[in-house]
Amino acid sequence: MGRPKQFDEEAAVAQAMEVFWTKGYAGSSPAELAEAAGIGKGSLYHAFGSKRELFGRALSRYDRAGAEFTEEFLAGPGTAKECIRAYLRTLVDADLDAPVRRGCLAVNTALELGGRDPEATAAVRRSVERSADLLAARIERGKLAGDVPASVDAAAQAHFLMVTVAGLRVAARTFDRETLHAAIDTAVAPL
Amino acid sequence: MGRPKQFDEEAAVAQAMEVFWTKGYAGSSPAELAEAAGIGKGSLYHAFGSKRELFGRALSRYDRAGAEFTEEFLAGPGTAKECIRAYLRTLVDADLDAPVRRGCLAVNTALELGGRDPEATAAVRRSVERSADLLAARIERGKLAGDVPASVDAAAQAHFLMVTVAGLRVAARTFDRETLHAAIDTAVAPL
DNA sequence: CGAATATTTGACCTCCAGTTCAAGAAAATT
DNA sequence: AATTTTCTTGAACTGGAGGTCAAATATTCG
Repeated sequence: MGRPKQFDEEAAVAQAMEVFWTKGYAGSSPAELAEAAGIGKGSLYHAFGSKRELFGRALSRYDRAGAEFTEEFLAGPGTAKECIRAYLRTLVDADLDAPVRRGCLAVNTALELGGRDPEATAAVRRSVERSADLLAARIERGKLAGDVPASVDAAAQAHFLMVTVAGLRVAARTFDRETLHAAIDTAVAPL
Repeated sequence: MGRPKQFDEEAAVAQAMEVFWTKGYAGSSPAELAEAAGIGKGSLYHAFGSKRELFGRALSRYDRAGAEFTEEFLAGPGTAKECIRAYLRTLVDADLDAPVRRGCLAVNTALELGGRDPEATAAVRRSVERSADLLAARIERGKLAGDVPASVDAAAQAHFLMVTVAGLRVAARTFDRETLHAAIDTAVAPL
């Protein structure tokens, strides 16, 4: 009973995610977040409690969507090297082609909140670990298929690639496509 | 003539640099900056014009100090691989051992201001390019000395390493030493 | 219908960021 | 010593962030 919600909570989180992604946590004001969601500030606080909680929801949503994307992409055709190279290029190209250079919400969060906000730090860590697992599994499959040298340590390589991803998404703020693509090729060379 | 300055401008910039480094650009208030420098807010604005200009000075100082450090370090003994591996470990260990996880001012700036602030973006880019040149030179020396395979493209490898450095400094916010050291070993393996 | 419950909203509050300023203080100049 | 110049400072200003609230609105239940 009571008055029914006039807006879709998940849609509001999705809009908030876009704002946080583009402007950062501190850089996003409640007023902006409410406007992006198409609701009043009061409704926003009523529904989510605080800016920080809303951010938690947004980050979680980002994480889920990212993991889904990674999973689908790595299930694609080609050798492990081809597949992972294409994956990295897709990420970098998306950054470069976006109207605003916003990078990756998880990386941005690691830098803005990492160390200061335990919950955010843990969330980012979980997110990265999950992606690393997916990459490691793909590399392992490559080893079984014979297109990846047996000498490669899948888990170590996966963690290394996650570090590379973070670096690429930072570099995408300041560098050109050519340099970034070359860096990707160097990174996947051992596979 | 006129009343002489009661404080060392460079020392004030150095203090400001520490604050910006630790708290980010947006996160550093004029009050904090002035207090760290041991002067009144008025003096700060009198001497530096604006928060943004002070930040420019701080970033420039950071850049100079970093380049100096890199130069000295890469002049050290050992093969190129040993030398660069030690360099990366030193950076990561410094991050991990610091009382607060503040990473690298240049990387932080790339993420906070990259794309939005053209001057800051250009400054970061120049800074990275300079370090990449130093690394490339070291690799080239390694090739001459015979400890780096002739097949290695020094410039490409150097840019790749700079991407890795950025990634490591992001990862240092959330990951443990062991993982990071392993990632470094993987990164320098081709050398 | 009237009560009870839940949502929506903009006005409102407090606090602090970023900056300016007027007044005072310390030197050089005459 | 009076003047000029430069530096120093905290008070004061403006604007906006983050959050709360009372009143208005929409629905279900008795």
